[in-house]
Amino acid sequence: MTYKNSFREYLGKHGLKATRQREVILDAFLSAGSHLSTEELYRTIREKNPGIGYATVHRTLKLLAESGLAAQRHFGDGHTRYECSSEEQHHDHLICTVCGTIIEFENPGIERLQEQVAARHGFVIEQHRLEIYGRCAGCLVKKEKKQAI
Amino acid sequence: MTYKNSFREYLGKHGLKATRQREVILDAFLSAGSHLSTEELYRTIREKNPGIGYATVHRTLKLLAESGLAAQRHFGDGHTRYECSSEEQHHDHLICTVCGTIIEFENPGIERLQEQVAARHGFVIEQHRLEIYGRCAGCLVKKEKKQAI
DNA sequence: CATCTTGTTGAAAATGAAAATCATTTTTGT
DNA sequence: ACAAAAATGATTTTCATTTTCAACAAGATG
Ligand SMILES: [Mn+2]
Ligand SMILES: [Mn+2]
Ligand SMILES: [Zn+2]
Ligand SMILES: [Zn+2]
Repeated sequence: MTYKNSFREYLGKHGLKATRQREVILDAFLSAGSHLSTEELYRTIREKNPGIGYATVHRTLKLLAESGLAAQRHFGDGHTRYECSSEEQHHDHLICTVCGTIIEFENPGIERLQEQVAARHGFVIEQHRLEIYGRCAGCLVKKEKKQAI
Repeated sequence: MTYKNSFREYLGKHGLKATRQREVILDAFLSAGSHLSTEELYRTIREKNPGIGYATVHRTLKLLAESGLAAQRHFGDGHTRYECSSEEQHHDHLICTVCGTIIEFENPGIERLQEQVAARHGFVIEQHRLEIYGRCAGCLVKKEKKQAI
């Protein structure tokens, strides 16, 4: 509810209109898994709403990002991904290079050290991005099993 | 010298041929600034070697990355960038969102905390990437001057 | 050196995600 | 209901990157 109202508020304040499509896309975005690409969300939406076009999904996700309700992510496969950002705080990501699992984490120590590094170089931080790529626990187990055979 | 020999060695071991173009591109890559995009290096090379094509520059940079002599970077403008990687160790980047200046840094404390985070989630790290975006010292000074007027 | 095999080159075309276009439709204030 | 302004969706365009392919060059062999 709060999400929808926040979005409506943003739309109103910017002279944008509340449309059925935006509603549907927001709902789908909220109930779908996190870190979804435009393509993935579009496919999900198309199941129940074949009328909604790819361009509108693309534009609405961008709009959600601009409004602060969603955050864009770029994990290196050539797809922009989006996740909900209004309730959750800043976090960084552990990404499994085998199965694609994404784990979120926060580490105040790392954040603090980043501030120190920036200060040391006279930088003022606007944002940052830390991505750790590797093998998740599950994939490590599978690897062991394979070697055992 | 060492670079050229390393590259020749890599080529030889992989059944690839040492060509004039690859030599020229490696030289240009080594003497040009760091974090250059394919386009930027291509333009530089074209000044003295108009015959060398964009595709060849692209392929050679990819090859240098595969051989370990270069490292690819993605800083969010839609351009893949390359930097020399054989002599310098791992490092992360501070990137000025105003002037584009890139400062490299290493922080063992951050690296250590990353290992801890990964371990806590059962992850084994393969690689990571930390990019801090903000305003560099120079751009902050300029901003102050503007406000003073 | 001559010849052969195989990898390379460069121009052009293809690819694919993202963004723009535009005629038509929808929203919203009056 | 009406008019103005914005949104939609199919399609096209953009732009970095990658592939294609015929001509060419490198390196091995005799
Ligand atoms: Mn996340
Ligand atoms: Mn660097
Ligand atoms: Zn995994
Ligand atoms: Zn700067």
